[in-house]
Amino acid sequence: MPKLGMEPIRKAALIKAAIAEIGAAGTLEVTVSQIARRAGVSSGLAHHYFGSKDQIFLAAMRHIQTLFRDRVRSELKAARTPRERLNAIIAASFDPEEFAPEIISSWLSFYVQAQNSVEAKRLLRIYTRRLHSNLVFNLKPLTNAANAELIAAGVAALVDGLYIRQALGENPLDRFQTMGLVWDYLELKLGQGAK
Amino acid sequence: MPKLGMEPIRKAALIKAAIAEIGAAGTLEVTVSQIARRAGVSSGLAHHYFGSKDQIFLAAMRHIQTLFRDRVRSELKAARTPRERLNAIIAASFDPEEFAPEIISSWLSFYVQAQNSVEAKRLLRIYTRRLHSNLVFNLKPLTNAANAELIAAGVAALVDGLYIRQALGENPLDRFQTMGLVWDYLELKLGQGAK
Amino acid sequence: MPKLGMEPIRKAALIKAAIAEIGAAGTLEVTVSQIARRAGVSSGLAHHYFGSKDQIFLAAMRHIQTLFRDRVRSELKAARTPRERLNAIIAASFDPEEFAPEIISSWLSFYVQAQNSVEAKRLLRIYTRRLHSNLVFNLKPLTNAANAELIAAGVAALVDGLYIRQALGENPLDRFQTMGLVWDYLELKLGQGAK
Amino acid sequence: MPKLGMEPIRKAALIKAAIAEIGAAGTLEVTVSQIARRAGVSSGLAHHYFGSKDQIFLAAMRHIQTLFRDRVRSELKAARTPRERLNAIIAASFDPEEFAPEIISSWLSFYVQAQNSVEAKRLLRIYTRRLHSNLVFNLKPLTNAANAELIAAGVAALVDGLYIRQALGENPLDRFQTMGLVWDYLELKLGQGAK
DNA sequence: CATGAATGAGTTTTCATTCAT
DNA sequence: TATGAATGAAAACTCATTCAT
Repeated sequence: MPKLGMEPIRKAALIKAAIAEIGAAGTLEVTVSQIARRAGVSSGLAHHYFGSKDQIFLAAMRHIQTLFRDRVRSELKAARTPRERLNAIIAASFDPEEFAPEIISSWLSFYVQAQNSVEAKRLLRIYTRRLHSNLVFNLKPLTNAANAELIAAGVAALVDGLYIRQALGENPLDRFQTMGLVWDYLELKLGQGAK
Repeated sequence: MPKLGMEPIRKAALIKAAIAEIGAAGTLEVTVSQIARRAGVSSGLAHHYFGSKDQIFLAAMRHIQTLFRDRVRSELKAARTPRERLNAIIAASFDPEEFAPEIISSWLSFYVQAQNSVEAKRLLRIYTRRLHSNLVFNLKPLTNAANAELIAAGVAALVDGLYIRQALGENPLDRFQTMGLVWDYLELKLGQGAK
Repeated sequence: MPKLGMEPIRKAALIKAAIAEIGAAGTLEVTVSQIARRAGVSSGLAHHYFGSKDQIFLAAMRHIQTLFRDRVRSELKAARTPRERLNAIIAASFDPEEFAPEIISSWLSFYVQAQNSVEAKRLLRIYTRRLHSNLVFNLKPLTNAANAELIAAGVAALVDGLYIRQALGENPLDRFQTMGLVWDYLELKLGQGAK
Repeated sequence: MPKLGMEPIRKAALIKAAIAEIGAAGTLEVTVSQIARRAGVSSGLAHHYFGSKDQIFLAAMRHIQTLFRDRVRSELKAARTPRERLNAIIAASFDPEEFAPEIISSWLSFYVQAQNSVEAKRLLRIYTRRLHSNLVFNLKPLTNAANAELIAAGVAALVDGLYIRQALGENPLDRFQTMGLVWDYLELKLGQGAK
């Protein structure tokens, strides 16, 4: 049992536990004690390392976004054309680990959190902006600028909507069909207004 | 000043106040006292009429769904063809009163609530099912059955996704553009797989 | 058991209990629960009526100052000359109820509190300013202005110092001797620089 | 880098840090961690050397009293007559280092502490007794015994009162005027009842 | 000697809920 | 019908203290 350098280990465990608890509860209404217990530490330690419950949530949010960003990057590695890159971005959203119930639930909860916390709103905005510009950048070679903006908005909304449905257990489609729905939208829109 | 027959009046006021509070907070984390205060009554009375906080939320949820259902019905009155009816359903979702910040925020909050409360989940399911069958029913004359299901799923997801973006203040489109995005999706899909 | 208009009754009881607890402990390190228990109510109620622990303390401080001010006024009623008024002010400080252990202890605690709380500092300043101007006002007819300021400062310091000694149980003098010490100082100073 | 003989160094650093923290906070409500951090060590070490928080406070109190005692001794060196010695004792109280905000604040805090801790009370009593007998001893050659007791009580109260005013930032006098106030009191009393 | 990890008890605070009137 | 009084359980947060290394 090492006694030094525990901080990053504990922090990681607490963040993971927070996501798991939030995912399981489907809400941010989880207690620090629950999170700490799941992480195998006392609630005092959670406060010791994070300072407050909000900070735990923000760290979890950052973590989830980092996971997503890394996934996007990894998917983008093999992509060569704009179309491939667009598909890669969408694929990242529906990767099994990303589309897992607890992660989806967490995303949704953080969306709600963003309405109350300035920092959460900031984080979420960074994410939405990055996603948007990423989409637009790869759409522009394939259609005109105005259209690129619209398609990006449509894709993003579609993904969010499908996430919600999934979180609610109201998505009749499986993972591939879900992903297919978005790809199909993209194809249709690009087919329509192609350069 | 008759004291009889106050129940429906008080209940309505409390429901309205609950939606307003939830909408303003962007969360279900509002207190019964806040709701009661906004309704101009004591918190005791809120419990007297509803029994518990959860019941207030469920009543508010039912109310919002009723408002939406009525709006759909009203929009459908003038519609004669399946296409008109589909457009009417979408139009109902983006009616100014439906697309108002507090209503959108409430919808989102209730989506979250559905993850915890069986009754909330049941209510939400009724709504999603009705919307889905309504869409499918009007899509079937225009495309094949499998496609109708997919399009209905797409439209529903798109609407939900656009609601979220709107709730977050991250929707770059105005109300008409937002609605147009959905109509456009529908047109494209129907143009593609038309009977 | 009346159910209406309890607020002032409860507030008064809580303030009294707070002073008693602080006096008994000799510290502000008393818990809200202790105060509430002594007042015969739940800690929740204390917060309900005061909002926070700090507010309870501030209310207690205000109460103690009000008691003192009233006592000064009452003592001043019978005073006709400046000298009588000066004696009256001093007498108020050493009235048996004012010089009671719990009241003295509370004064001392609030002096400490003033170092942390802006509002407490403000309250204390009001009190010290009022006392000072009260003294100076009655000293001016008896000596020159500069001297009046000095004597007022001396009297105030002497009173505070004697309070501390009393709080610590280190005052070898009884109440009358204590009061006499201050009167004596006053007489000496006035005899010295009399107009 | 010898590890032996660290104890006195660490203890001294911790005591100094404790006084600084208490002085800055104006309260004993400082954490062991704060003190340790200011001393540049871990909170564990503070406990290692002192055993408990209370012991740290007591040590700090002793230190402050030792500083004062040394200062009195040093001032007394040059004093030849009782009157000079009395002036020297007073001068020690208002030496710039003794009259520094953090030291004054600490004194006041320890006065409060004495109401709770038996040991603190004992320490404080030793100090007050010594000061008292020191004053009385030098007063007796100049006045009668009973008067000497009274004057000693008056001087001590005056000094304490002026300290409080200073701690609260409510002392309108500068250091010399403050000291002058006490000297003046002494002169007056001695002039009055001189042998 | 020294650290930082870790705990758990204690405190403030919030709030749904109950109840006497 | 309606209120506001009152509670008590639960939650966040703090911190002295202990301990393995």
